[in-house]
Amino acid sequence: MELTNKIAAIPLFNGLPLKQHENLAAIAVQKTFKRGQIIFSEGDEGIGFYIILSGRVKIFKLSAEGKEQIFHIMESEEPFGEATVFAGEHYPASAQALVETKVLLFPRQTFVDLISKNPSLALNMLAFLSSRLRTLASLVEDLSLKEVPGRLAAYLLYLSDRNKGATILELDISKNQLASLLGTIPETLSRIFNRMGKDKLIKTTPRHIHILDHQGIVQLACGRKRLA
Amino acid sequence: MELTNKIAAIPLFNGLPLKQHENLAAIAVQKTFKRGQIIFSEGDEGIGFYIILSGRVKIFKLSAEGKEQIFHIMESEEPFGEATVFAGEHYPASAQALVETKVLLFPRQTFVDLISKNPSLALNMLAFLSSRLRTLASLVEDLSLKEVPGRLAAYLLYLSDRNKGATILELDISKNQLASLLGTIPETLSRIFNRMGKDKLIKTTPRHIHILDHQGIVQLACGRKRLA
DNA sequence: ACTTATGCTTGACTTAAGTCAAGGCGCAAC
DNA sequence: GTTGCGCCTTGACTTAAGTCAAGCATAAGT
Repeated sequence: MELTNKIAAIPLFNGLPLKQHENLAAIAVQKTFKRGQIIFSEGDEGIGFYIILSGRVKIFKLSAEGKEQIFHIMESEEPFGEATVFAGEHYPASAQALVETKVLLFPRQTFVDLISKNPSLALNMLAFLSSRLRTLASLVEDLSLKEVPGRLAAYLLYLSDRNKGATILELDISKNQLASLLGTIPETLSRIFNRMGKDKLIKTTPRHIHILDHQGIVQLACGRKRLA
Repeated sequence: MELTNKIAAIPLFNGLPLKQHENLAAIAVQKTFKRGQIIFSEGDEGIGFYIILSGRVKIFKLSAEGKEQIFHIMESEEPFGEATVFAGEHYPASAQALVETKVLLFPRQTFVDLISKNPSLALNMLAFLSSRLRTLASLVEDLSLKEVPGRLAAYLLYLSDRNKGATILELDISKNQLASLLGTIPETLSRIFNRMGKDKLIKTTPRHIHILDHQGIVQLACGRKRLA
């Protein structure tokens, strides 16, 4: 059946026996969210966790004054809302569909039952939570120990890596969103793009960023160099 | 045997059959670290994870210029270095004993073997990683969305909560360490203590902090109020 | 007791980044 | 088309927090 095949393709469920893929398909609930729709809000009761089938979702928190910090932007086959399954009653952050998005929802208790009978699923989940922990730790590091130019440089390197070391990068999120992801505001981000251009580290065209001095960007990201 | 009893008392191992406590005791390695000693450094190969038997450990990262961000300060029965067991080859941060500290080291592969045979251990570990994830998310929130006074206020509330709502708090870490934990520097922290005193929110004596206006501190922590 | 650290505070100054306000560009809708 | 609306940029200004430097107090070592 089609759903079972989709589930079999999800990295989190890698290496599970067919039988388990069928069990997962049996408890999963398909949902669709429109562009801009809130999937859950910080503080909502945690009903389960999600896996993206198609589309794009951002996980974020808002400050009292309305400033937004994006934690992750996730795409196909990535899970979110997972921490609430195993600890805590409420979602610690909000999730919003950035485009039309299809997800699978795995209800909390049924998923816990399943996992407690499947050590390899448990190990996959442990690996996933661990790598999520690393991502968050590096976000803390960036926010606390680097200035905005360093964070942007690190993000450009991440993009470049993700595209097999490409030197021409396409921004897949708006610069406003990127500012939120880097823990700053659009005005500051814009000025820093500008300065990086003047320093001949990058060249920006409307929708692309051309990396001119990869080594220089590495140094900026590690705090071994500053913009003029 | 004594070690088995100690292990049985560790929350992470709650609810496991006696047999498993014995298995854990069999693979655990006891180690002792002196005050100030580095347990592992960021980038070191991950040999396993630790549980504190006695003492105190800080988990931190350093910036290129030497600024420190403390992620956690951990005490008896708390695990650390756990993310590396399930994902990644190297420790993402450093660990240092703040006082003479005894730990148990669980070597990576043996622990993974054990966990893959024990769903309830796996679930305990999942719950622990999830709550660690929440802690980190709230650190990100604090760093990115709150100013230093708000972070300090949140920390004071955390201390007060931990002591059953006490209004007289004893600082169990130095103010320098507290500054690192809040993502700032001692000078700034000192000035903010000062301002909170002037606003009659707290009264500080050399080693204690007296909470005068709990409600005011809550508002400060939520960004609904600012210091004069 | 004297000296040396160490931790903490204070003051004067600098700076990164945020706020506020205005304007331009590009795209979609009417 | 042209109108309008996000998205992005720019300039002038403010501000939170960091840097540098000095001073003091407590605790520790000889």
